[in-house]
Amino acid sequence: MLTKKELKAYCANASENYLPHISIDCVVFGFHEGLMKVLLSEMKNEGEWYLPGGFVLKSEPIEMAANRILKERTGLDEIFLQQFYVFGAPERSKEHFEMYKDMLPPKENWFSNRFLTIGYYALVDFCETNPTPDQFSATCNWCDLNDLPALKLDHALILTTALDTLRLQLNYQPLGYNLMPKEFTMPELQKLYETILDKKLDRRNFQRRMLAFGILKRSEQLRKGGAHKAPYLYSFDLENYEAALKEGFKGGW
Amino acid sequence: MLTKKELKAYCANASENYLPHISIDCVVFGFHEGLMKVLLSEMKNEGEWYLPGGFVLKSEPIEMAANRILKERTGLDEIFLQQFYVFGAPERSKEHFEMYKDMLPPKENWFSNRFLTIGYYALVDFCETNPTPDQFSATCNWCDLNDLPALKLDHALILTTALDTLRLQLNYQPLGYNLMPKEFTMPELQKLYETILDKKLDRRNFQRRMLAFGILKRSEQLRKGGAHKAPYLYSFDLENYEAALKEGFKGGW
DNA sequence: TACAATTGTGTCAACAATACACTAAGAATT
DNA sequence: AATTCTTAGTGTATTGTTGACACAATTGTA
Repeated sequence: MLTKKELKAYCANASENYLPHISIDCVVFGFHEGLMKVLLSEMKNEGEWYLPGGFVLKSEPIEMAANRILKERTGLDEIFLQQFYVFGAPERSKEHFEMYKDMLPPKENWFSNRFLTIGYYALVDFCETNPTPDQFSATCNWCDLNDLPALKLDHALILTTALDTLRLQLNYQPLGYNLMPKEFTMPELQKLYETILDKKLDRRNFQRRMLAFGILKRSEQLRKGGAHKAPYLYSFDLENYEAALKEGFKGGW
Repeated sequence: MLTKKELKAYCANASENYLPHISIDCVVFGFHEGLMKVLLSEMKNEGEWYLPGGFVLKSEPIEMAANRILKERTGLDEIFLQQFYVFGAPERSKEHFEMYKDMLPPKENWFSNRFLTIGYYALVDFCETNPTPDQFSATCNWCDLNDLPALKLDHALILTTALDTLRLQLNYQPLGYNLMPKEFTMPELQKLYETILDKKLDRRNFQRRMLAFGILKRSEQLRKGGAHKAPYLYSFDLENYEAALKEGFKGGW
């Protein structure tokens, strides 16, 4: 929690520079050791978890605002980012205001306003990410998607909606370029799909279908060092991948 | 175009009641005589066409705002409405402001603000709709989707994005309940799909697939009076239809 | 009564998805 | 070095779905 002085400075600055009533919240997905991860901030008040978010500068495109916010939280540029929904219930941000309402009168208090929040989801390479807390947070950390803390405000809804959108997306678009490292094996990619869909897929059928999409290039190298037969390394054929992103696939999983 | 007095009153009222910086624009689709239609408003300045839109009351859910706006423009309640994107380029509403900038100083001028607009698309029964212009418009009318006038601001982009979303939706959700009258023939429904997708479909395969979805009920009655063999009348099985909306279909067209 | 237009229904071939089996390679164990 | 365990690579038979197409039935019109 901020001190009164900090809060006052923050609110003055916010009112000066940001569009009122509008916020951005980001659901940042990563994938590591077979688990889906989401980036969460824990407030300085212990036990309060939020999605990373922020506000839109008065003459900044919203897409750029989302990128800026994510750059601050992850250190990454050129993130795969997708707007997916606006959450606009009138009381959705009230709980947040309650926290600060005794410290500043509503008129000066940025958080006394109603906020519509624009939801973006991001797909990032877990290993490249450098999670960094903001001014309000004690920590910014990866959490397992299937072992999440309770989230404040409507952030659980935002997260669920993002996940639903991601799963739907899987049915007509390629996915993985932004979540996987440069090179990966077919079983690793399969694990990603299985994790997102939360179900087992057949190894052989997965491979056949994935290759049929024509978005993978097989390296002649193998991943050595594993305890068993060395699998081939693959990478995405970026040209075909981009084309497939635009065109879309046919069937679903 | 409004008089200075009217504008002043409008702006005072808007600032008092609406959330600043946020607007809603609606793409209302209808289907009539084999053609897709879109509802457009022509401003009192001749030749200026816009999508119907409006603003969000200070403590109104955004969904409710969209419904309210559409009720005013169409007379319809309980419309199928879907949020699809937020358009947030900083200069997107500048052109609109230019029109009024000489009549009121920026400080009092509601339209001098930057607006993010939340895009909704609606599917309505053409014959049930009663298009009604707003205060700024001379007319509110159906236009053929393939014979549109030039639209102001970024409304052409908004319309295109809505159409793309609609086409995508067709791949994993049932569609038609909101666009067709209660009873219709299979060829009529096919025409709707062909019009949205802008391509011919095979009559026999369309019927097979449509029936396989299990969302149609065939009436024992026929549509008499046509010049040829009388086709069966169908209606949607609302229970299965709703279920399919939630569940989603498999393949695409 | 023949004809044109349109609807209802059926079939076959091509393709895609599913289930499943076998072989190969690396590492640890005997 | 042979055996075994585990995981990876490839193939095939079966089933289901989609696309192309043909024919019979109904209605108004020439």
